[in-house]
Formats: sequence, C-alpha cells, structure tokens
Amino acid sequence: MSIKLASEREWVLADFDLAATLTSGQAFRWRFVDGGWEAVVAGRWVRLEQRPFGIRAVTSAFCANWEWIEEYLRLGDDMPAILASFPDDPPMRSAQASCRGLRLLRQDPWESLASFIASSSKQIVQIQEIVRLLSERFGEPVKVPPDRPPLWKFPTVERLATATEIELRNCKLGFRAPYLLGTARRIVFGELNLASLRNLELRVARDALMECPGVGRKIAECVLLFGYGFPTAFPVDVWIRKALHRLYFPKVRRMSPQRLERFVESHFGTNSGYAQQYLFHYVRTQLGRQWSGERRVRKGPPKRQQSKVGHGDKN
DNA sequence: AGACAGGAGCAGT
DNA sequence: ACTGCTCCTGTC
Repeated sequence: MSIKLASEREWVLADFDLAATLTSGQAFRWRFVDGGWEAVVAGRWVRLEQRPFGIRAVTSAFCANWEWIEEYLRLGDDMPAILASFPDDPPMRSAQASCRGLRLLRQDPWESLASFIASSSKQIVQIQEIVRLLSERFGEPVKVPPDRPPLWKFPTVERLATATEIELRNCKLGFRAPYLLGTARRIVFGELNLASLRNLELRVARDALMECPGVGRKIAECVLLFGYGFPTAFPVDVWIRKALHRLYFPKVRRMSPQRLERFVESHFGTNSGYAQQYLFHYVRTQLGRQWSGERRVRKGPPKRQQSKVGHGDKN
C-alpha cells in the first residue's frame, strides 16, 4: 500500500491567462513561486501552472474530485460567447485585444466580502498583506508541500466575529477594522445570510450587502461579481470611472455618478461584469502608466498657491 | 513634505 | 444629489 501525497490534473484550454487573471485585483492570496501560482482555494493548498495548451493544477493532498477548482476558475465559461456579447466599440476592441485569456474567478463569498472591505482606499499589495495577516492569525493551517512555508485558510466568519477590534487593527486594517468586525457579527447574528444572496435579484442582493458597515456600492458590486458571479455586477472604482469618462465621453467635463450608471447599464450588455474586468485590466496595464504620467506633469511645481478655489480635479 | 491610494460614512448644503 | 472632511497606513 502506498499513500498518495499529492495529486495533479491538467486542463486543455484555448484561452486562460493565469498571470493576468490572478493579478487583476479580484483575488489577493496568489503568490508567484518557481514559475507557478500558489494559494489556498476551498481550504486546500494548490499550485497552478500555465501550460502551452492549458493549465495544470497540483495539490498537496490527495484529490479525486476537482470540481472545487473548476468552479473557482470558472472553467465552464464560454469565452467566445462572452466576448461576442461585448459592445463592438474601439475601447472594448482594444481591451479584448490586449487581455486575451483574462477570466473572472468565482471565489468564496465571505472571503470576497472580507477582502474587499479591507480593500477600501488600499493598494493591491497592502490588501494582500492584510489578507495574509488575517489568515495567519485567525485561520486554520492547511497541508502544504514539504518544501513550502506554512499557510492558512482564510478565517471563518465565526472566528473573525469573535476577534477584537484591536486584533484586527493589528492586521493593518486601520479604520476598516470596526467595519470588518461589524460585518462578521451581522452575519453570525443572522442579520445577513450570505448563502441566500445567490438566488436574489442583483439589486436586492446589493442592497442587502450594503447594509453592512464598510460596504458601499463599489464593494458590494465586487463581492457580487467576484464571489457570486452575477454576470452584470459592475464595480465602478476610480480607474473604471476614469476609463469610462476618457474613453467614452472625452469631451464631457464631468460625468455624474448617475449618468455613468445609466451608461453602464445600457451599454455593456449581458456580461457587463466581464466587460468591466477587461476594461479595467486594459487601462491598468496599457494606459495606466500614461495616465499617471499626465497627472504628475499636471501637478507641476509644489508651491504656487494663487487661490484656494480650485476646481475639484482630484482624479 | 504632502498628496494620494482600486472607499465608506457622515454632516452640511 | 453633490461637496468636503475624516478615518489608518504605506508609498511616491
């Protein structure tokens, strides 16, 4: 008898870009190690590698059923059909051309909710650090390969609900600590049922999430898109706002949130969530540098105050 | 040095 | 409905 210590599996896929997908700001646990991507998914350590004609997965423990990762990676998505549903305009054509293989993930709703509460006004590396600290201090350990450092599951909602605000602040959450704590407690108290959101109308589910402290429109949409897979959830952050404004309404001085929302609802179709991800990744990887360059120039010399009346150009 | 970051919540208009 | 301020903390 032999004990099988690990398992592996390979999928043939025409278009799945692991690097783009795992670094596109929807998941925060992936680390690039020795040419592959490693994280904890559904409570198991897993390593993903990009192959010439698909991707390969390796687990640290025996695995006979791979549905958990197929579900997470949304391997069933019909990408040609999804891409075909995008609006046929110059920005989306550019986005599509430069983001081949970009995918949405379907993550655990609680982990998504907690991670995005932590994301408010933070950069990706900082969010990764927060998630790492939370897992390390409040999560259960997972089995990792012999040559890998220890790793932990994302903490359960019950565990975080019993943490103290101080403990959470020590995980670099700052003013978001009471938000995360309050949200965890709401769920534990039964004031919000995460599992039931799946069957609700998008707007209804969004409103339910926004009852949580620290969860506004943007974060609710992130959870609905990256955690639940609502096809038309459409998080609008500063980048998307800037992208929509510059790419679609270059001559308009200012776009009100309402006007932007109406445009989004009417323009991006049945898979607007996917369209959003493509647009987002496109502007961040192709135009971001250019845009931030402009900003630096515009800032100009430090002190030259002539009037404080400034017209809210805060980007 | 000081603004700002992949925002939310609040008060004030 | 819009504006402006604060909330931690690291970075440019």
